[in-house]
Amino acid sequence: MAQGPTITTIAERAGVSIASVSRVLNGLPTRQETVRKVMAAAEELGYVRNAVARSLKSRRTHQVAFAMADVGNPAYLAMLREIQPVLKAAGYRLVLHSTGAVVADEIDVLHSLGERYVDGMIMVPLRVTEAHLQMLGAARAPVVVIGSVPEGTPVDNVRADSRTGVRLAVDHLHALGRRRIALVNGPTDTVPGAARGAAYREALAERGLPYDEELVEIGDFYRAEGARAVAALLNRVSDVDALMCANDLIALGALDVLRAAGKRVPEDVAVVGMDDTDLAAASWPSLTSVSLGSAERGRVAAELLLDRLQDGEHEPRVVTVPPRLVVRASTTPEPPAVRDVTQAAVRDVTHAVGPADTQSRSTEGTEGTEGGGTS
Amino acid sequence: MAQGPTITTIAERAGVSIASVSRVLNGLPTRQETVRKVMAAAEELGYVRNAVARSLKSRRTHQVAFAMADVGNPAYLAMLREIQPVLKAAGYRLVLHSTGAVVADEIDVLHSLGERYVDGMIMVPLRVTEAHLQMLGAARAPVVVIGSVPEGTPVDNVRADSRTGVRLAVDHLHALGRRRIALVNGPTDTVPGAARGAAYREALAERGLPYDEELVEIGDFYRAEGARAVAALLNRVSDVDALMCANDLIALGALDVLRAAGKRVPEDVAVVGMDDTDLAAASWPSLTSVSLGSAERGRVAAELLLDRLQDGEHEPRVVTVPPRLVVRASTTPEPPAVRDVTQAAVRDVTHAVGPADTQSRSTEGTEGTEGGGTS
DNA sequence: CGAAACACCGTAAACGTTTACAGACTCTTG
DNA sequence: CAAGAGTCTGTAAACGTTTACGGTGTTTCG
Repeated sequence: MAQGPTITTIAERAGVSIASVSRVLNGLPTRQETVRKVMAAAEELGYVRNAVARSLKSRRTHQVAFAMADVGNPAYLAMLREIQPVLKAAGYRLVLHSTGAVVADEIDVLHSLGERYVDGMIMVPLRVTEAHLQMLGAARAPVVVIGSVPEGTPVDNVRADSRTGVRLAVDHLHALGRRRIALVNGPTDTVPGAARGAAYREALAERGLPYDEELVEIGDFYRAEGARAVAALLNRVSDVDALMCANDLIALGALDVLRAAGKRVPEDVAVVGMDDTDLAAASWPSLTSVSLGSAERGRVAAELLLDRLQDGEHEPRVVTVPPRLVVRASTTPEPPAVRDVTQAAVRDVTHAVGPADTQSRSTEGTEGTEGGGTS
Repeated sequence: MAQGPTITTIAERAGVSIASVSRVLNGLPTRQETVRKVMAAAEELGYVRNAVARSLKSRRTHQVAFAMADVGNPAYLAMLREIQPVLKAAGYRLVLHSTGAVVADEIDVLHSLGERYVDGMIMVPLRVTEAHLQMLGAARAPVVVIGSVPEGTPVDNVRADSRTGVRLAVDHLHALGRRRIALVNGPTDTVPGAARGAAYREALAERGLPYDEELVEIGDFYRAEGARAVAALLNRVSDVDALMCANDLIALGALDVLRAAGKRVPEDVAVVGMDDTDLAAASWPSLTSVSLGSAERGRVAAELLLDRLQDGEHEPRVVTVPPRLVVRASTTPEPPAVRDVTQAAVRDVTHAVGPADTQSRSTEGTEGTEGGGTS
């Protein structure tokens, strides 16, 4: 409460100048006797450096911002979980911006960089508009963008590869003998929706499967919407043997409907989700899912930013993180028999989980996308 | 990049003093002509206020810290999701501290309040030690603690009520006719573990059920551990008809084992989880779970802190958030028949879900506990 | 013994704001 | 027209640091 002690207070108490106090506190060469006096005074007074004054003078805040649409989104959360420790280890605090679905808010956040309350920023834009590019060009501090940004944009860039991701899934299903592979997508006017739709067509073509419009259903990236979409799909075509879902929630909705319709998963219909969220491991049957490497993208972004903060003037870097297919029960049949219940139970827990009261820290992967589009 | 413009730059450009510039920018009464000139200059130069200098002078950072053990933990995440918008609406930025399982780090974070880089802090301590209480007493900025703190501690305090929570669950199971209700707990040397163990005994007593040591199994708060514990339990006693699990992950492990053992849920064994995480709605069967109101505790904490930041000198407040039982399929039989698949599929999606690529923002409830104990 | 070299320390300026105070100007009024 | 009131603006100090610079005192060496 009481006005905390400053270096002036210490200087008086120790009978030295504020310059000496500062030098001692910063470990600059000083006579032993002075060091002792200053340390003693600081100790007694319970002195703590004022970060604000320090930042003003040094032009370094030791803070970094992470801006995304919604902390509740597992993809962003996965990034955050990786970003946080990297920054912390480097002595940076993390300022969180959850902008919501409003694109204008992202521009605001970029603009606020001018306030210089952070040394740099990691941003996951919902969409990359003209305004974004303009602000990125004029940004007053280094920015790392997670999600693709056009060549030549003067920022470090970490990308996912949903194209390859979808291909991994389709190849997997194809290898399992599935030939009527449907796509349950989200809105195609979102970045991930569009990318996944296109990738699906390509992947089919590569495998020599025909593209059948009947097999594509558009819903939204929610469980209930996914369920509706799958119900509609099943009413229309009866011989579907695999569902490629554009995210895990849609896939959960698909499982709901398939179960209700009496179809066995994966025997009758195989299901693949996308983003490899915690939900994928929790569902029954557990969900095969494509990880677009959110966690790793977060880590890489943090590292790129730290590099940039140290060095500053190298060329912008672009890193693409490869996707990964995590195979679980929704595409491969259960192991024949169950010997030991304990063993069986633990079987498909692919994720390590953390401290009390809940799970935490899945070591790798989850959702991922360039953007996040909201209808 | 280039050294951004300051009020001095503007003053020169507009031909006025820096005091006038400051006045204009802060909307203090000024001649119209001056306002025009300053605004024009600011506009042309793309001026943005320097938050650091501003904070130094005004002694307000407009930043608030949220400190907890692990962002990946759904309980903390639920809090964060509520805290963030409340603070944002009030014009505060959010600084995130994920301390990890190390108690000493929490003390460090409290100590760092002295650096004055935030105006206040919301903390969810893992445990409340003597050191905590001491630091809280001497804190240089207002702190709101989520999790019980002794009477007389000079901070605002938001509490959960896991006792009542467990009672709700036991009453529910009892009402369903279950009489052999087992407890699958986490380590009893953690705050939640201890609280839940005690509450279980009490709740049984209230219902006139005997406390049977055979029915209590201790594991850890993870899925695999939960599975092991339940397997051990089933090997020991055969007539269990309900499992009260100390968190949702344990409950998921329980479902795994019960399925493998050929027991039907809920017909043979009913299962209740705790914390009401997103996983509860995602599992199959969906999981009845006790919400300790993490989301609401977060919101309340944020509001208490804002009050404190405005007013400052009122008495510490204590708020207890009531638990809530969210009933799903793991305790109540499925509805008899499925008419409309769509309908059926959407049936137990109790949580609203958010934008693209994943779920988000469950409107209410999730885990909760006073602490978080890690083994 | 005087000067040069050196170690240590204090004075003061700077970082970019906000704000108390007083000066300058305009306007009103007797 | 002089004086007083009122309006606007500029000067300067302050917030709590860091750091360039120069001063003092001690040591070293010719």
